[in-house]
Amino acid sequence: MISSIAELIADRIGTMPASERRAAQTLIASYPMIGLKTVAEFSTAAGVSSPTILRFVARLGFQNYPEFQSSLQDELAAQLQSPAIRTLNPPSPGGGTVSPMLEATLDNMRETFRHLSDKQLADIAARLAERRGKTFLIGGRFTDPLARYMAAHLAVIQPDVFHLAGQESMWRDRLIDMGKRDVLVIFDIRRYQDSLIRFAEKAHQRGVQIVLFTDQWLSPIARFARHVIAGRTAVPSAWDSSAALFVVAETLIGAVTRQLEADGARRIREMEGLR
Amino acid sequence: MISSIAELIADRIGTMPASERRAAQTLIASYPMIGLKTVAEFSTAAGVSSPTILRFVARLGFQNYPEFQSSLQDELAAQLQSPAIRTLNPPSPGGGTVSPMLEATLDNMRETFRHLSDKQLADIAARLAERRGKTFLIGGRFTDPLARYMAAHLAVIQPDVFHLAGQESMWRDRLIDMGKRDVLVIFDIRRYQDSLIRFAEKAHQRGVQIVLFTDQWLSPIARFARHVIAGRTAVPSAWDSSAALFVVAETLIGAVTRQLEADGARRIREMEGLR
DNA sequence: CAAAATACGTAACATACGATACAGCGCTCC
DNA sequence: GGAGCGCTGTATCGTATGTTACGTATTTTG
Repeated sequence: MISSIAELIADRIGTMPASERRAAQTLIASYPMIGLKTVAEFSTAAGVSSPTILRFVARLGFQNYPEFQSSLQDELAAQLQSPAIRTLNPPSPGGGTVSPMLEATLDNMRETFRHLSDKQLADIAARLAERRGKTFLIGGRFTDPLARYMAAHLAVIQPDVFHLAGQESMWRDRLIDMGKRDVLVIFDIRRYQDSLIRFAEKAHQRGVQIVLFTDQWLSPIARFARHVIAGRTAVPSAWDSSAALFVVAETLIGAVTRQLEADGARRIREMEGLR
Repeated sequence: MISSIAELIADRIGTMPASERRAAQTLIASYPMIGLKTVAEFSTAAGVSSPTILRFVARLGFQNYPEFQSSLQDELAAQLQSPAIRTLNPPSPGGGTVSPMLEATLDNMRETFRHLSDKQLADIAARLAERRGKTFLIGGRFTDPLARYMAAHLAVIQPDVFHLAGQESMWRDRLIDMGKRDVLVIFDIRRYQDSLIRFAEKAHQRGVQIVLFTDQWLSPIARFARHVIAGRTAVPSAWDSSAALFVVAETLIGAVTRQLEADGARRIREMEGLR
């Protein structure tokens, strides 16, 4: 079974003429970067002419050069998505149903945070910590509990935190209270809910700053969002996983708390007296 | 010090107009693959026009699109050379707030699952999947969202799943409906809530099977519980983390779903028709 | 050793790609 | 409420890129 272009080349390099073999070796030497550049660059790097490069990729079975490049990119994307860490954690012994789930979840988290800079999180935390306006939280069918979780924590450390629950008509009425000083935190992963999108759009029109928690395919709400957090959700299960987003939420909760502590908010000191 | 394009984007995304921000978010979401494709593909993926993409890369400081792509490729090449250091986000320098939190959370999960056998999870899943009785879920002040999350999923794949919300007096009344064929899933971590403990005790007296999600110091409810899941909750934050319990919950949801599928439950087949 | 077949590069070609000019629109600030 | 500015998309343009045709060089084969 040949699953990568590198293997394909290794398989057929024996049957190639000299110049094409040079091309193959050049590609393998700095795999796969040269293949992503132009034919001209590839050809000069290999010291052959451009038609030779094209004949080379044709021999590998590709219709044209762009198709070859797409294939390389797909391979690269797949490689980047499955972190090397997988090899560090010994594969589960019993082949049970548990480990794959855990492994995938851990990977998702690492990936999610890899795409999330400290600065981004700090910005969002700062926005949530500055108490000029109100904070609203809402989620979709399965993600609303995450909104509740976050709301439950934020409400302890600052005033004017509201979780939008119940029927769509309920929250729509709350739009009246929202303005450009306010923040709306939305959780929305596939399949994206129309009602949430509509709501986000209206809030956006009112100038509300939207912080969106979504999956890597980005809810349409990203269009209106000031900040977007794209979490990985794929796991070997019938359901998508919200675990990565959950951890981001917890991280944000912690950051906001620390921020408010640093600001010396009286409320925090009072709260600590209660702990 | 900015060393990657991803950081550069995170740094400047705040100063960008809306459409360019969409471009930035799209790129970050599937970093860096989209950036290696053509302007046209990038623009349609982001839902903006191609000039916007070009303005976006210009704002990042690149003279033209090819230069931007080369830069991405160089970055990618550097990453591929040292797979171990594949850090998109370098460890935060200034005693960052993110990495320790993530690391601790990941550790918590590993630890939690290390103390959790496949058999234990399988038993619980089997108990939840056998639909002889009803399933009730409830949680504490901060963990109730986890109960909701689990309830939202289980309710899709089987009947008679109830999340107990609202005031204490509300659920107490539901005790009447509970019997020895029923299951009660409780989430309770420090500080353990008296109301929950009382409720668990009464349910236990009625013969209800209790599945307890708690922390490693075990809620007093463990005394009445048929199954206890002890998750690690310590993180470098002012709050405890429920992330490990969340992942266990998701794992269980997946296991129950699989179980029901294996049982050939009609409901599951019908559900899949809707997906 | 001759003749044919294959390999390879040069040069011309067509297309698709990135770049630019411009107009419409919404927003902000007097 | 009006003027100005900035943002964004449409349409157009030049060009770099992949592609192809063809002629020369090299190897292979009878």
